[in-house]
Amino acid sequence: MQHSASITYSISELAQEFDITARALRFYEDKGLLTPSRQGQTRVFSATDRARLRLILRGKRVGFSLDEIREMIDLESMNSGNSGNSGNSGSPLAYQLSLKRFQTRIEALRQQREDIDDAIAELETGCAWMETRIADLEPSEELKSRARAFEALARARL
Amino acid sequence: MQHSASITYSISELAQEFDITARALRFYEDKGLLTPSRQGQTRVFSATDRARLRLILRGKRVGFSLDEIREMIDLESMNSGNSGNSGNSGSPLAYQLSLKRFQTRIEALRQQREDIDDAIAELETGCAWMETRIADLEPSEELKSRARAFEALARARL
DNA sequence: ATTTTCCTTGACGTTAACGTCAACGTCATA
DNA sequence: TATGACGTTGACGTTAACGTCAAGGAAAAT
Repeated sequence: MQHSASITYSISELAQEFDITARALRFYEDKGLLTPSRQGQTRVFSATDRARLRLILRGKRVGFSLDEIREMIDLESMNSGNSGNSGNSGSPLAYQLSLKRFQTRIEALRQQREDIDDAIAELETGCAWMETRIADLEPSEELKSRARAFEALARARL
Repeated sequence: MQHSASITYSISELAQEFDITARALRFYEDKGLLTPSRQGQTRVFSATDRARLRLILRGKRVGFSLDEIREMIDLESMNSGNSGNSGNSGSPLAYQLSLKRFQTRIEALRQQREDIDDAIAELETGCAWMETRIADLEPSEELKSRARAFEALARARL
């Protein structure tokens, strides 16, 4: 159904685009976060692999561990996956387990949002204070440029 | 100026309150994040130590490393510190360095906020999906409670 | 007096998430 | 043909942030 000429990426292409190393990509594959196809021995990443990588990196930025990210990805792929059974556990107990974990993580994320707002506020007051310190202690850029202009003039007079 | 009977905390009190281990507190001291006073050999934590610990844990939750947190704390203490000089570097170059770092961190935090919102959204759809799965696969709680009621009735008949 | 309980300082172990290096294949190009 | 550029798989190294003993001091309860 999919015409054969889809966009693909080499490992270093993806690495460069997302500013990570090839080692990291191989590591994510080892951990089951990515499953690129092979052409011979060489990895070939598809557009969906790329999208998944996006998810991974976003997950990392918000503090998820790779194991947690894998769990999320697994459920995502089951979600949008085929309608039938694909050999997974599928037990409602497992769902309830994951559900609990997800819900607590959502709570943690809300808390984290507040913490981030607080941290931003603190860092901003810190920045403001440092700016006043710099302005107090340092001969201002204006003075410096005047000094340079004066030097130039003096050299010209010689 | 401070009346001598201030509130103090033992290491395990603080550990219990913030749900961390005493080892972590000692570790933070080793790293220069906390500087509790001593009574003999035993650590005695003040209210300001407690507040600082709050800052540390909040910093950790938003993804700061302990080194970064120490940098922030150092500047905070210089900020609200004494008016004179306290043997610190105080060079404007150092300030500009830290200022840059703080500003980039603020940018990262804003990005992080967006990422968190996205992650919350995704996790919520994940939860919703799992809830439908559970509802589909599991005999509902309503059925369960009806079964319990029936059992109770049956026992009463005996 | 002795047993708990809480504290201390080392010192080594652990986990996550890669970094780094070695040794090797393979293709395009000079 | 040989010389890079890019890819592969191990295997070991590294850093952060503690965990986990071991060995012992001091105070409080039995």
